Amino acid sequence: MAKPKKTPRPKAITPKGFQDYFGVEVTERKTMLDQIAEVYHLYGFEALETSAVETVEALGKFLPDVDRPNEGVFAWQEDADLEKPGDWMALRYDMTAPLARVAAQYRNDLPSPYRRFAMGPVWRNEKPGPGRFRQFYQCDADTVGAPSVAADAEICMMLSDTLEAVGIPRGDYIIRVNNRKVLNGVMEVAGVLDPSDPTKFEDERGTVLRAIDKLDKFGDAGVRLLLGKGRMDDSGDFTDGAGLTDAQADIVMGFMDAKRETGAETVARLMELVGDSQVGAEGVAELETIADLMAQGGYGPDRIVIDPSVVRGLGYYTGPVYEAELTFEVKDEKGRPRQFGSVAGGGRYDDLVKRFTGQEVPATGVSIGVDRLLAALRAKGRMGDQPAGPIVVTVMDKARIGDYMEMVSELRQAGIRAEMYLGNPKNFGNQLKYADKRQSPVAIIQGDDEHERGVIQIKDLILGAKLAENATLEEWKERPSQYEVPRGDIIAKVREIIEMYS
RNA sequence: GCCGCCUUAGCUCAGUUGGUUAGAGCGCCUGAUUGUGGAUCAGGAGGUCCCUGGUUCGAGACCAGGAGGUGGUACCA
Repeated sequence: MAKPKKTPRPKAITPKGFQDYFGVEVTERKTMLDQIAEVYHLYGFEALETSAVETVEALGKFLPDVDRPNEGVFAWQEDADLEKPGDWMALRYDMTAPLARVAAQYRNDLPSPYRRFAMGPVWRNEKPGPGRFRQFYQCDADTVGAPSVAADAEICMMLSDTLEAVGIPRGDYIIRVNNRKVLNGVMEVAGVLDPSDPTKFEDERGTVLRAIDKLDKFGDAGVRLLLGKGRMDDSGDFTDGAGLTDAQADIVMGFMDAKRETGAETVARLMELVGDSQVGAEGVAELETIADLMAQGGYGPDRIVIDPSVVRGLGYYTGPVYEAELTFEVKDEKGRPRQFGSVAGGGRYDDLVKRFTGQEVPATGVSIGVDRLLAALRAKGRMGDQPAGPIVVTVMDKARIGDYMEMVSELRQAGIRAEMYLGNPKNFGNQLKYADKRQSPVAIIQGDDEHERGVIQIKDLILGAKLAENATLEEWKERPSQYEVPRGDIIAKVREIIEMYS
């Protein structure tokens, strides 16, 4: 007899970089999304939901000039095997590119400026890390077609309101604002930006940008190394620097150090630093306007500050940039302090829609990293309490399932979450173990003799667990946490116990 | 991508200079108790020692390559 061939069993695992969300994780996130949406809506933004998939062409940046444009995105080609292969498609990697597409596609019908918010998952095909996944939620609000920095100021204020709305008290976060034009002005002074030939020194500027972005990680000395020759990290890996001279590095470092007590003083200091640079002066003026608007709106430096060390990685930002950071300290499982870093960021990007229409369309917007925010709130202990499970009506007598279902219905109609035990009722102990695992506050028991006497047993599982910690076997068996009540009192007694714990 | 560390039961881990049948705690299952969660006691199930090759009389251990994980770093629209 031939042995049946062993087909290897499929492995039940979550794909790397992805996550499964259970119970509270889902409901907590939904609650947070609702809170954010409410603020966005209040500020006059309209909801927009676009497709999760875009053509690679519309997403831009990763054009199919290689076999698979899978660098960073999940992409595939329609009908790749056929003679006439179709378009390249990809899962969206952020909400901004789809917005640019929508703004271009519907530009004749949409109001201008167009203000919309969007929330949902985005996907990135990158190496996952701790707290970094390949699918995560973003929550964006953008104003398209508004050149005024009032639009930027408004977004910052809204970001502040939003963070407070989701439960981060004032003082536990700070929103820092800077302006790319100021940075460009400083780089002009430092001699790494030539206004007459913007492509010159492009690589160096990129390196400078990234170096500044790492100030909080490596400190002054580390950034200086990155501005100069380069930096060797702990593992012995060497990162090339921007190759600036000491004098040039001094100018850049001075810029990051330009933060003063008040916004006005910072602005004044920046004005000195940008010297004759025209774009620099423009940026400083914009920052000044933003600072004024904040002050007038009542958003003081306890919420929003001008901070020249904020640069926001690289990319398409052309004017004001902003970033929200949580300032409270959080310890990880091993008790080490953990940095949450920025939970939201954004800025002005004036060139994105231009890709589609050829017309300059100024836009500015913010993106909140919902998963990070949730993680922070959980770590802070403001979330993540296991909520109570349903009341479990146990099954003593299989023939009387109808009676048990009736109890369940009554409880449900009274607005109390309840269910009948649906597993194998043979072993009664297992029914209570199940109730335990479900975090049920109460179990209901009715066997034959209770039925005849018209009563039920109501077991307070929370009290029972507490008593069990110190009880002897005898005490435990006396069941002090169990009450016999008339069948008709089921709702009243259950409600009494639940309310005792809420 | 680059550098370091790690990989033994469901989980956390031990395993001596390379030596018989690879262990512990926790968890899980069964029973003490067919109408009661915890604790206790008794018993039980559970292993490709990450994979491939090499050295050796003999490898969980040593060597080489690979995979996976993890930490740092780089990139990040």
